[in-house]
Amino acid sequence: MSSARAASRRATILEVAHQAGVSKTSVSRYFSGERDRLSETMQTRIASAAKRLNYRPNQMARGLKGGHSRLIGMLIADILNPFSVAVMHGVEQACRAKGFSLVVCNTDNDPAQERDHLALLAAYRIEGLVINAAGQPSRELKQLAEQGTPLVLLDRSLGELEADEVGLDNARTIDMALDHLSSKGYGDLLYLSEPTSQASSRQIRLERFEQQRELRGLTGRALSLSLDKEASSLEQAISDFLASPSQRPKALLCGNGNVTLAVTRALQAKGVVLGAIGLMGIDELDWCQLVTPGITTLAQPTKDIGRAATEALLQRLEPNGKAAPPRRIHYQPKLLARGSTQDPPTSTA
Amino acid sequence: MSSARAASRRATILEVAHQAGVSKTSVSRYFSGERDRLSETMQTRIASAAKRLNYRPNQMARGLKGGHSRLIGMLIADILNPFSVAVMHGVEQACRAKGFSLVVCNTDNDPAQERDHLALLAAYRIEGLVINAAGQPSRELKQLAEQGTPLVLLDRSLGELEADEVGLDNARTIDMALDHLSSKGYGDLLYLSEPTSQASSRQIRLERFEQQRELRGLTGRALSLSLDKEASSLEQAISDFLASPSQRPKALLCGNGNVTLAVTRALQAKGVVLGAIGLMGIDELDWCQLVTPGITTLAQPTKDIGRAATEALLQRLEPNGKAAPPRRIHYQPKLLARGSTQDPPTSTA
DNA sequence: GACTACAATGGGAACGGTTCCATTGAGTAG
DNA sequence: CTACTCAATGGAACCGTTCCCATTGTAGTC
Repeated sequence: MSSARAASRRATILEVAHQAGVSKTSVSRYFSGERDRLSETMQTRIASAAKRLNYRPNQMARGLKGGHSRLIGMLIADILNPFSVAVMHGVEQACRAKGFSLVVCNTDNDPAQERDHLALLAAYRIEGLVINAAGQPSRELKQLAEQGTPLVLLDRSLGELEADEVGLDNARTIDMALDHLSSKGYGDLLYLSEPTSQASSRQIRLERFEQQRELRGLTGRALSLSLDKEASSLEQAISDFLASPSQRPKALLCGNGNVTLAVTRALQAKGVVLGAIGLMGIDELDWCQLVTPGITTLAQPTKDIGRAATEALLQRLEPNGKAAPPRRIHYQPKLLARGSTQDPPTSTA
Repeated sequence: MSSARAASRRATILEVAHQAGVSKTSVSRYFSGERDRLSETMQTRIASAAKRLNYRPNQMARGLKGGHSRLIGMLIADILNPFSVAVMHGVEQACRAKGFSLVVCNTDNDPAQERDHLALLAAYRIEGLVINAAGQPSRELKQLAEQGTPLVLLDRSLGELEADEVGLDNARTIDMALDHLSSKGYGDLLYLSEPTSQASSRQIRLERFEQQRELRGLTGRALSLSLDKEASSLEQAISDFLASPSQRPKALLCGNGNVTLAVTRALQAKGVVLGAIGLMGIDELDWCQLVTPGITTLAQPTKDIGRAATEALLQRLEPNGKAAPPRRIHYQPKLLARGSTQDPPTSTA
């Protein structure tokens, strides 16, 4: 009977200590990386008792006493976005390598969910937070920051809040896109973005596009719209663009992967052939090479970004880490030129 | 000075109690859903003190005493697989709706990582586990099960272990695929799967395919191979299939989304036009409608699966839940017929 | 041989909650 | 008026750790 009960519940440190005939302090030492302070005998006795009882230290109790939960939180605006998942993958691997666990929270771009999740993460006393959401910093987020929880922002900046930032070099990315499109002969451009209010990087890209487009003497415009609600307005925008008079080849530039998907769908629905119009996207996706004649993209180094974010975070957790000034890490995208920007209709002259 | 310190650390229940001039028992009651046992006065006093101190109960401490962490674990074999993410999304939403949080662990199909993650989840005393990995149940998993942690398996079964199962009706899925392909006139089929050793559902699909193919008098074969390491062997298999003599139209059937992606790439690399050969996949992906002429798929109801898994799990957590016999919930896929199975070359006779 | 230094170990007080049980006081039935 | 019930509240033990502070024993120093 007692063995049946024992099997149904995790053993405690006290039970192990008892089994091994030592004090719980010693068992605690054994499991907290202080094994070298214990004699050989003691180590083997504890090891065998622990194995026999199938003991694992209770992380809750540990966190309670020591004040560190070994938990990192991550806030993701849209988990269905492959880019976010790829970055998350990187973050998770890096965390695990350092002995931390990652709690992922998806907000579906909903501020209410974001607040809920933040409250939750706070309740678990996470030691750091990677953020890929948050248009406006919520009260919860500010509190978390005030309490000294290190923050890393992915591809956004949150003015007032002190936090490290990791992401793409957005200005350079737009420049690269324009360089590429110009060099291929496209001179009339439409930039399409998801709502800029939700992410500062979108804002930067859009502004940079407008500024550079003008500077380079290219025609066209930039547009920000919500994909969910305005599928028809996207089609309308594309139609207008295609119909607008211009003697230079037209191309569409998509601000992120979601836009690329929506635009590709819209073009297909319209029966527009890729190549008849140029198409280029920021964010590489599985299928960009598969849609004939291949969609040109600027790929983000997702794994690097994830790793860098985690490293920045964990450095803050080290003894003198908090003091350092905020880091800004910006990566260059990689151009993957494909057929969709290859042959502007009128450029063969 | 003291206020500065106060801001940098979370308030405790004792501080709130002190501020409000009540006992910590009352504060505890207030935050544990026993507000109706407190007088109006008390409630407002606690509320204001808590707000002033910005108090949130420490979930670690809660879990320690009460024994429930309010944490659900999820083991995912491959987080980069959109299907897994979609299901995870469903699981997470359902958890949150019931007041649980989800800790997601990605194993990258690596048994070692799986064991690590399981140890970790055990350390946090998760109350339930959703599993989308595990070819063979590891020792850690068995222990978790023995200790009474409810398990839900997604699309796999783990013989010896008692657990609920949620997933696709695999046999029916294969039948639907064969029905569709036959009805379109395809009579020579190649079924491609990822290694069946890693998931029982793959095993079932593959066996069912072979059995039904023969039963229906169709020619062809089924093949199981690893996508990572054997990209070339995939191409070889396809080449062989295409080269094999047959007077009936040929079609490829892909066992899951990863295979569909790899196969589509391989076909493109070979310069094979979709339509010259039939193509059909299990799992719907963003881009299946975009690759001309559109790839026919059998879509899984990912959201339903996620929700069902969570519900099964949480029911086990209820007072009498553990006793119920294991559930088996199987969903029907949805056929999305597209151009890739539309016009077998020789069927126009 | 007495004293110090140090390595090896154990005892017990936190950590921040929950929960059982006691206490108080007001209302109510006899 | 007394006894009893019940609602409202508080005291204190406990959950499973960590960690500070003894305590012991042994070796090294003069």
